[in-house]
Amino acid sequence: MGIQERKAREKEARRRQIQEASRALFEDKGFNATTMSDIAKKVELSPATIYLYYESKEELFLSLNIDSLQFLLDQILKIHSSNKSIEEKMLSVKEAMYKTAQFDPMILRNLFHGLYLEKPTTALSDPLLQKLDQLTVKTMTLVINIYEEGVLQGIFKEGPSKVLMDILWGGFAGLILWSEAKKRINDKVDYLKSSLDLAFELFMKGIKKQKDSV
Amino acid sequence: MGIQERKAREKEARRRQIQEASRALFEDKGFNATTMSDIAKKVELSPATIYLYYESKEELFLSLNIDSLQFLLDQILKIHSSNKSIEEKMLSVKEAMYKTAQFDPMILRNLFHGLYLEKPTTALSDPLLQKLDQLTVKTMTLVINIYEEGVLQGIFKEGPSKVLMDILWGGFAGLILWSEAKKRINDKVDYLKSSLDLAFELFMKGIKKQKDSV
Amino acid sequence: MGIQERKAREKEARRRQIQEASRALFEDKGFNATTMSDIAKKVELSPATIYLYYESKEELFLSLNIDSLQFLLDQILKIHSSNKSIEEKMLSVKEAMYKTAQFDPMILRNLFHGLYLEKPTTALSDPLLQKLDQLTVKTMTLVINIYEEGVLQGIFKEGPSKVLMDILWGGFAGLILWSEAKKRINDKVDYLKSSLDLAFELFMKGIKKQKDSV
Amino acid sequence: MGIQERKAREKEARRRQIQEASRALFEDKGFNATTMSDIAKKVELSPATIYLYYESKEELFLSLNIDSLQFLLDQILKIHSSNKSIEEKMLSVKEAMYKTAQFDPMILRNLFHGLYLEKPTTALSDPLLQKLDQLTVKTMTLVINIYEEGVLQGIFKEGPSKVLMDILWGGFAGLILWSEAKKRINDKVDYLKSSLDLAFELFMKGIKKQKDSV
DNA sequence: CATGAATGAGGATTCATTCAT
DNA sequence: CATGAATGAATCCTCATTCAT
Repeated sequence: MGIQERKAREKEARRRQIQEASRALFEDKGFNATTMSDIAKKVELSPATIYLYYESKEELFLSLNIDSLQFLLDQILKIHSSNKSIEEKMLSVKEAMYKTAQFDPMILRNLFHGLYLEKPTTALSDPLLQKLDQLTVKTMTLVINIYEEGVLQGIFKEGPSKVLMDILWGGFAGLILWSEAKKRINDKVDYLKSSLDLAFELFMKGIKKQKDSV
Repeated sequence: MGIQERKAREKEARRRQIQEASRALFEDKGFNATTMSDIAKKVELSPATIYLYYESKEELFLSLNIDSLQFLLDQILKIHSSNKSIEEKMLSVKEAMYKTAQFDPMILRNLFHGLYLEKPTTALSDPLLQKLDQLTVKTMTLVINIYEEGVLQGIFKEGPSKVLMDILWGGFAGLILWSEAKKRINDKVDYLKSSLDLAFELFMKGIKKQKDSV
Repeated sequence: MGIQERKAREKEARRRQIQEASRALFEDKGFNATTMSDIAKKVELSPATIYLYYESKEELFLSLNIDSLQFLLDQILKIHSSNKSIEEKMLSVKEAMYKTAQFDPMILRNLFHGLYLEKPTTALSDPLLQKLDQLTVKTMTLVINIYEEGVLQGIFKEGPSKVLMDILWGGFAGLILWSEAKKRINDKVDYLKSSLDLAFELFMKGIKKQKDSV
Repeated sequence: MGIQERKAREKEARRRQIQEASRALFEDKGFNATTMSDIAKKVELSPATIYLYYESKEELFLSLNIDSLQFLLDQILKIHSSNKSIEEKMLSVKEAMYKTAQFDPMILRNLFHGLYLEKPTTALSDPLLQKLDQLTVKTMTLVINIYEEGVLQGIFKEGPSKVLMDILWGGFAGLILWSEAKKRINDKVDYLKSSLDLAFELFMKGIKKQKDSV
């Protein structure tokens, strides 16, 4: 039994090695410019070996993104079921998004570009893409939940919760993307944190009931 | 001279045909999945002929994006030099962004994914990429200007104008991307307009001086 | 117009070159062991170029076989419509089969092995395989015709014409295959001609009405 | 010793399992399209295990064919040493060929295609191929013997016995192949038995001394 | 101006086979 | 005896791009 365990652990370790190597490469050169051979070289395995762990280059890529999305979902889940106040929860959601972007700067780029938008046809058929969609939906649903709870508690104004969450999600995603893009254009300073915080502030001010203004 | 003119006009027309065809294809299948041969077939030219008008597939692609960005810049320029009120100007900026996204739904996806982010190495060397950057910077500068004018006029709160504009630009871009992505996941309903409007409202409320709250 | 003609001729010539080179290689090493690269090297073209003339390795291979079968059909057609006597026609059919085997020693091997027998599933869908079948059927029908004419003329005994033609066709094919196989096993002597002639004699004796025995 | 015996029996049993599984697969998909992994899956063993029983895919394949050929040879041996009449012996030879084709429909296809004809270079070196050749030659020699006995007994006309046996062997093989091929082209009806019988009749009539015609 | 023809340079994937355990 | 894991070596095919005509 010890042996089996160790084997399983080792296998898992290999998977992780491959993931990390490929994540770095995809990150650096993009999906298309990264070859299986590149990845193999980086993990010091043969290309064929990678196919023992992933069915195809695409599956490998998708699994990476699913991981990242899961990483986000896990945080949101924890936040959702915590006994923090609604405002704290919202704050934590923001932090979770930020952490996810740090963890995998590629994720949003991929989500928006390659996965959500580039292949609408095959989209529905691929089980991994479906999984990705599920994760996205699940995550958003939780956030919407938090917001609606806030409304019930009289903290937030009533409003079109879905649209508001689209703004939160889409807007934040855009900020992250843009902050990355800016690194290339302008300079190497990372405005992300501050712009995210400010945006969050604006957003919260916008949705909160203004007791004082009454 | 008449002949030269005609020739030039014809050449320009061909260019436009190629652009339109390729825009549709890139839109549909993405950059990588679209082959020069596809494009050629669509314009009913030979692949070789396209190279008389564009140096490479990449140049063709970039030119498309530059066009779209120029389309936006033109609007922003007009808005900037108009004698509208600041608030109207901001509103027009939002509309301009929306119109640009309608004109070329690919643009933001590309800007963020393929151009800004995918190849940081060659980025600086390519004159077309530089042009793209210039357009981006010019556009943003104008919007920042408008905002700062608003501050001077006492309409907007003082604030980190650049970061605010990043929020405007990045956030809006994200909304647009996300609205496209959602089309694939959820349904075919296009929430873009409404979410953009609401986001804009929140944003404006956030940056405006609240005379009334005093 | 002269130019177009020449171009067409040249293109046709290239096709033929590719065919001949690949025929030799397939002949020598078999379908699987022959790589597109081998063929390309032999014609002194790049592998990619071959794909300008043939969609795939398989198509190239099939076209070769279709050619050979057509070569046989053409002869049978001529024989069928000639004004030879029935007996002479049968004799010519035999010669035609022999000539075809000389022209393309691979043909029967392929017909029986790779094409008729190896892929029954995809068989019906592939237009080229359909063509191959059509050619086979057409050829056999003509031969059956000749036989039945012989029956009408009182030269041949009445009999199950289809089965008899299966014997002629299948049996001859087997002889040809076997003669090739023997070359490898025994020696390099080619018994084909004589065994074919003898088999034909036996066959004819078997199907002819024996006037003298009455 | 009992243990050793059991082990040997078990080993033999495994071999047979592997043979049966691979025979079915080769039959179905052909040599090249069948992977060792396919075979392994079917026997519920690991690919590596198969290599404990067979040195290579090719050896496995060859052993299959040797088996079938041995199956035929065994029958011919029995016939040869029986005390049937010559004519009955010939009839039995035909039946034996038919039974062999039923037992392993692949055999002739393989003999002619893959083994006899596809790799003339390595052919002579491989001991298994030599074995295959030996079996073929032995089988044919026996049949030739039977024929020559018939000549001695005044039953058959004198004639080139080798060529005649080539006709018998090659012709019958062709019929079998062709009957399989026809299944794919025309319909599912199996004409083999009847065409084989008729061909045999023609053949026998051709080689027998015609007492009655005197 | 237009193009048919040609190609170099990959790149993902497969598979028979090996070997440490 | 059995095997999970690993791989070297291939191979088909694609596509942006060039150039003589």
